[in-house]
Amino acid sequence: MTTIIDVARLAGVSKTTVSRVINNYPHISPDKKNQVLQAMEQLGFTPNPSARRLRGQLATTIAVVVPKIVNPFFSYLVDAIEQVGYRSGYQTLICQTNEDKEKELSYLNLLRTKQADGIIMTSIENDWAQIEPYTEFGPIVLCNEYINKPDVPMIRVDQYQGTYIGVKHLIERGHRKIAYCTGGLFTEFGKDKDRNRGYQKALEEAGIPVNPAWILVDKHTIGDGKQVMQLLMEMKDRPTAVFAGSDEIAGGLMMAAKRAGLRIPDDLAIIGFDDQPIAEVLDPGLTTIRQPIARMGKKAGEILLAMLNEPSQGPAVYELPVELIIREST
Amino acid sequence: MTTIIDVARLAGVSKTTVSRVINNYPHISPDKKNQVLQAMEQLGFTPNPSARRLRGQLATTIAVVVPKIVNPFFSYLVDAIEQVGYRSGYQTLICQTNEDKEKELSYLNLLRTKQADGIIMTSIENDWAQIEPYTEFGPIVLCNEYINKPDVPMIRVDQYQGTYIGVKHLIERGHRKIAYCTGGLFTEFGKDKDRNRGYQKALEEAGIPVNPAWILVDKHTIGDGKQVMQLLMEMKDRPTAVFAGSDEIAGGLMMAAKRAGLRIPDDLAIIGFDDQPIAEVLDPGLTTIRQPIARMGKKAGEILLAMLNEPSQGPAVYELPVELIIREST
DNA sequence: CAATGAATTGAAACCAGTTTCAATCATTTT
DNA sequence: AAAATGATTGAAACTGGTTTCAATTCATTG
Repeated sequence: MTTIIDVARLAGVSKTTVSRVINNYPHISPDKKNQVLQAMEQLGFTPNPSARRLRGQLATTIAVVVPKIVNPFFSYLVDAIEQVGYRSGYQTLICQTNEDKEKELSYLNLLRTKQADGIIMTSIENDWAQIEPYTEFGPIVLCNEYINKPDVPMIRVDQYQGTYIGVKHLIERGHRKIAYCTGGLFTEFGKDKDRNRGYQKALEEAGIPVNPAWILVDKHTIGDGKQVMQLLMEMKDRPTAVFAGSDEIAGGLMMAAKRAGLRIPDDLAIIGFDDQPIAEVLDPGLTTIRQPIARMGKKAGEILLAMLNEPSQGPAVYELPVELIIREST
Repeated sequence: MTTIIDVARLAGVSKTTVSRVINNYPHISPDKKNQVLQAMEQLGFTPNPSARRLRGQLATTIAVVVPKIVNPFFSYLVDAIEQVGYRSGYQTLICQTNEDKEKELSYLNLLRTKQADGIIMTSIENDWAQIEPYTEFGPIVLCNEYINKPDVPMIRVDQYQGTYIGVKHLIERGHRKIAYCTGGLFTEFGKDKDRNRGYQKALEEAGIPVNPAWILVDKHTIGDGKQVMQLLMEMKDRPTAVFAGSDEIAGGLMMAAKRAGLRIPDDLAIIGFDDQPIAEVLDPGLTTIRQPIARMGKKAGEILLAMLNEPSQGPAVYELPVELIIREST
């Protein structure tokens, strides 16, 4: 390992001067600056980040908390964040919680130990009260998941609007028996609550009563979608349309429905959420609510970097628009 | 920030002793050990990893190099690696190259600067000659991608066998005009070369000449699959089957084929590679070559951890089996 | 020409840990 | 009882950088 001292020796200056060159401080004579630069070049010197970090100087790592990286929604989000970070010289640390509260907290500790300079949370397992104390150690930005606190920086889409226009679209297609299955359990606030509100509101406006049997929560994967279809088939009073909380669930639903001999959209209309690549290759093409995933990730990254560079930055809430993409499944 | 000195003060010992407790050194009286543990507990103390790392003690980060995290194959691989790492207290750093040589090298520098203790590469952009020097700074394990060097630890599947059994399956179904499209350009060695060999060998055994017009390289995404279908449709002499290098490409192919009015598998048989979730929801279900992705990632993680803990560990090459999954697209 | 102030530089302290080395104390061995 | 051995402990040095502080040099001003 070549160190700053090797460089100093070769350049014939003190290590202080070398440090000044590294950090682009003013008031160094062009002469010495060149000697140092040459010496660094010659030795292939890279400052040791641990040492810089220890003295509180370096910031190079952002952590992204996701529930499951194999969920394409989150991998696209991470993709966007990583790209913003990389351009500014930041490394991206993947933190996969698997929806485990303890694992989430262990990742928040990265802030305290300065292993991460800031964190973007795309999901929240613990109560905000548990998480809030960690903001003392570095900025935390929410992206996708959100809570009811105006002083927390957030990038969100209007989930209420998303389900509302989706369900309304189904109603306009003539459906009155609309099932609803989505990821999160009903929480007091946040994403899942808002989605639920959008669903209820659309039904209410059309004078349709809510049937609790048609509301299925804690569904995430293609496998879950297949299971839900199984459930629906066994019902005496079967819905004619399903609003799915993700394109994966919708894919599983569609697959199982076709296996059961249902025609889509005639016997069963299906609408998804996210507009992931899979939505397009399903047959029939999946009508879905498009989330601007790349823009969300980009914005979240930019906000976090801004907070790191300018700690006085006030928290801001950004809301990005959703869009109904109509294909052939409705 | 509470430091080791705060703990030492509270426990009434020197920081040396605290350090010894942290690192589980022998020869500490149970008395003092308890005092220290209590003090650490009481202050909620976590050692600063930068400081430990600086002294060359701590190893906690492994980096995973992937071309694109949004490619499900790689996100599943990262998922498996992350889980192995987490269990042993390692953080996982995502390194997305976007197939950029420079970006890849910049990530290898993580080793040199001790920001990562070891690296798992799932793709290789640069020549191994460029990469090899970095092994001086820490272990590098190849997973998925491979090269022709026995002294580099690798986890691979038999790509030759994969394409061979896939193409052979098509031949057994009566096809003699078999197109082939895959990701990588043809390299001297490695994955793509072997796949190509498997394709050629299967054709050769059946006495079928290779038609270069039906070999398409540098294809990765659903979009690429759609484009390839376009190309195939325009051909005078059209293949009756396509071997696709990934399930995504296959999905794009299938979608475009159905749009063009082709029946699958009657007018066109399609076989994919990987056996990702998408393979199952496609209609008809996609016949594909299953790679044991989770096992590959797990093994790669284990090998890397073993090398970190026992640097004398000799390099090893592990080969995992592929499997033909027959669904309805062939 | 003396006084002032800014530019340039390096010695030493500092960050938060680990490791070396030597001192102390208790046990065994001779 | 003296000597040898081993366990326990802390002071100080060390990791590789950054930052503070003071000294020196140089140009500018009154």
